[in-house]
Amino acid sequence: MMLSDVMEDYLKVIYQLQQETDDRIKTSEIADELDVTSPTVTSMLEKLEERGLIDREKYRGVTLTDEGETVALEIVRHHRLLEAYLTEHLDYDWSEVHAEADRLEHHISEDFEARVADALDQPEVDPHGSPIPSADLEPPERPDGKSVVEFTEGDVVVVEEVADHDPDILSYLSDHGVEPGVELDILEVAPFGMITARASGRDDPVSLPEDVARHVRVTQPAELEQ
Amino acid sequence: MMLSDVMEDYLKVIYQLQQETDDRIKTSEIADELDVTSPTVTSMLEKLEERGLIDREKYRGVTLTDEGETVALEIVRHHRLLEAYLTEHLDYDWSEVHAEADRLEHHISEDFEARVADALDQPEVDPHGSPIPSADLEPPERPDGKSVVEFTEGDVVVVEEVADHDPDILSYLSDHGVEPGVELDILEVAPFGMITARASGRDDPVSLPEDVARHVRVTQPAELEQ
DNA sequence: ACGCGAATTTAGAGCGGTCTAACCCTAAAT
DNA sequence: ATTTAGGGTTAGACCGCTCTAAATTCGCGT
Repeated sequence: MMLSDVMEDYLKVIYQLQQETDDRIKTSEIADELDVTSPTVTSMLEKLEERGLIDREKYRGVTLTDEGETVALEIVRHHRLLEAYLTEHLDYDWSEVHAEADRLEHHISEDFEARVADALDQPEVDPHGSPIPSADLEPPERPDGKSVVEFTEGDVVVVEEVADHDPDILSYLSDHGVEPGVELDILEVAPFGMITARASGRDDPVSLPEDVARHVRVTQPAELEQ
Repeated sequence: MMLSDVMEDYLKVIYQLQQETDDRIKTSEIADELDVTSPTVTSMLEKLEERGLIDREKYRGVTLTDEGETVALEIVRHHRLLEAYLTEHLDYDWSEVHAEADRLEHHISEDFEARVADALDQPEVDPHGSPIPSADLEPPERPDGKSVVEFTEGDVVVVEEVADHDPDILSYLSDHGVEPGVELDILEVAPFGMITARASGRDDPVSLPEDVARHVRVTQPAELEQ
């Protein structure tokens, strides 16, 4: 199946939106994500439907077919492998890799993908803690943990994933010790959703506005579960 | 200046054709190289002329302006740095890197370019022996040496560059020891241009059809010059 | 100087991806 | 059951890049 870069982008964002909602994905959500207008999305969705990559119910949004999901997983695998490679071997900071990976993800061969995976020893997560789809492109399990917004004052959690793409936010977070693997003491949850926490081994607290916090996935250490 | 990938490709091939001919570059030469029809080339040349990237005389071919040459050098730099990086750090064979570099050359950032160059310690040639344009994109000197087709039986030469892109030809050549840096004894020049030679330290001779040989640039070791 | 063959350009069309403007459907509120 | 606000879709246009077919120009050979 010969797909354009643009089609691949649509499938990727549909996949990623599907990871956070369970609902069918709406035209306008895709339009927002890709920075195009809704008529543009509608016409692309028609093409993707024709090719059997999505199921579409007019006016009600779309879901990926298995085939569409496989394509999306391929792109996501490319993206996350690239992110891992860039931080590991080209000295990029985790806050910078997203844009570069976005540029490259559509343009690497299967061979390149395999060599990068080898160089990294078949990694399972990228620098943000996001799981890298396996080479067989089987849909991965839903990862452990929940968004940090579901916890409250006094909870102690471990950061698993920071699923944000904005380099400014990411470098702010890493400046304050918020990275995958770090333990977080939740100090306060403000009424408007902002979470204040302290990373282990740190003096300075860090505050996460709600929309940032929503993308921070954490687990609770076993011995502290309620 | 925001150029499309396609425009960059045109500038790159004009540059490369210009390296081998001194003449103005003809529509049909570009068409051959890019595998498109001549009307397609004509219309693209009009656009490149409008943007001041080429000088065009209708029916007489084009040359790059300084600005066009700078763009071309940027792309060539990307391409050759990528080729070097792929062989050096991702275990590619020199015969395989061309296609991958072609895929990626338009899609890397200045930052990526700089990091790759750092990782390779500012290399000056790619795995085929082709000079890598420097970061300032000044037009490089014409490299030493001449095509091996200009030599005859009994000459001893050193391979400087194998400017071919076909993986089959390249791996045939490296199987027979023909690689940059290798010394070659020219055994025979057939009337139809085929050159038979032996790489130093080898028993098996190797024959290069004329169109292959034309792309093998060599120098004569100083002590043997005539 | 002329004509002819080869190459180039012009003319016009098509496809992919995008847009704006206009219209239509859905779902929620009354 | 009706209305209505908000989003979705249709219609029609445009741009970039490509093509084929037709017209033009070049330059060589006589």
